[in-house]
Amino acid sequence: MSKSGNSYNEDLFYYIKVSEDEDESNAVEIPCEVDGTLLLSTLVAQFPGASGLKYRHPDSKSVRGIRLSDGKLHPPSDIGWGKHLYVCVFPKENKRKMEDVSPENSAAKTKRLEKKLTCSDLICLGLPWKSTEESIKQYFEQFGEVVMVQLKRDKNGSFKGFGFIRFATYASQMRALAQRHNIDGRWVDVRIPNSKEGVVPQMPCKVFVGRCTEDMTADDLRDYFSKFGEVTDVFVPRPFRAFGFVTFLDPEVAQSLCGEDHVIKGASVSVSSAAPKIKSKSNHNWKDESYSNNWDGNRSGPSGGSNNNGGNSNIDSLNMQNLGINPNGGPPANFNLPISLVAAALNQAGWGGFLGGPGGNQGPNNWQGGPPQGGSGKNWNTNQNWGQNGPPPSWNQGGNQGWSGGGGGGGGNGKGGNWNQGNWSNGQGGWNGNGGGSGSGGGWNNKPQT
DNA sequence: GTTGAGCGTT
Repeated sequence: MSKSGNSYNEDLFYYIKVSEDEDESNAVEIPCEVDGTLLLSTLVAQFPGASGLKYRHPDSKSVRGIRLSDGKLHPPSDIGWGKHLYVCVFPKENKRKMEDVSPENSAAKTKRLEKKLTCSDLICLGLPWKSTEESIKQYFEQFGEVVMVQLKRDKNGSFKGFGFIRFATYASQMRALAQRHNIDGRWVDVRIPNSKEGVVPQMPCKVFVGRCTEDMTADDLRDYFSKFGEVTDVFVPRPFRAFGFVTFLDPEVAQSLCGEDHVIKGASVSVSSAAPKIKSKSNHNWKDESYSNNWDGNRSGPSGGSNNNGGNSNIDSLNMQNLGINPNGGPPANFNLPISLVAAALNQAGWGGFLGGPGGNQGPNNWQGGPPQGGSGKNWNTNQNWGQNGPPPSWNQGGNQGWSGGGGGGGGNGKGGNWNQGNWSNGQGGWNGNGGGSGSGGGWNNKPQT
């Protein structure tokens, strides 16, 4: 923290005092930008889930809100921020911090809210035989603090190959659920356990970004929206469709942006819920059609070919897709699942707050083998790379991994089949332009585990 | 001593 002998000079920054509540003892000093504004992302970094600021005016004693535009909080007067204590504003009733969901943090004021985005134990399937509590803990600590590891053993004490872990924070949990795990050469599935009861729908992490211009890339959207919170996925359909999807780690961040307009690359985009607008209802039986046409008929791996879902535009599929589930891409076993299973999937599909539903089928586990071979579009998410992580742990983590968005993966002969070719239709007419691709190379099941 | 879908008290 010494300023001397260091190019970093904290005097260059103006710090303002911010607290989660009006208790000044909880305050944290956070730095403004050189233009005097405070980035919402800076605020969120210290107070996850915060959507704005307010302060109590010393004279009027009333609470005043701080102006927010384009992710920047503006000082209340020409002379700047002054010495006020600024208090975070959280969306709706969620006056809690995302990182505070840990069982260790059980302040009374957050007690009620903990129920909403609380951590759950996670089951880890397919662990290497040689796993130990220590090794598993060590592995998962890359996602955040691990507060519990239990490896299951039989009466004789021999390891059964699975176990349970628990993170200290919901954010850590979501990070771990958001990707696949390779531990000692084995693909390990991490999921919400089926034993968790009570399906409590919460907020989606994904937002719809409308009025995109053609020059807006996924990276542009990521760069821009990252200032509001950690972005876990971005999807921009190609060919150009004038919209995109951005998925945040924190559903509260996602919701806080809904309804807002933002300027990106000089153009105004609109952020809204990724949930579909209910429009027409059709008696069309998509289940039969997609089941037979896509599943039984086409078990090639991702991309590579027929791009399926020829015009399923009824509401059921729209809903499914907007929930992060592609009815055409999912495995047959999931087609007639009750909503509880849909919710279970949503747990791992970018929605927050679902506490695993009952039932057994969460899609294929043990995706043996690595990522799709061939093709250049390995990124299903800018954070995550097929080359390292392989396909997602469950069947569709939000519909937009961009199987083929990056140029078509391999033709594939994997057992995963025709998962998800990014065919979001979002209620504005289906598009399927980014499927296909003419990737070469084999599937992603060519290296069975032992 | 082996094994590889699953769902937790021990």
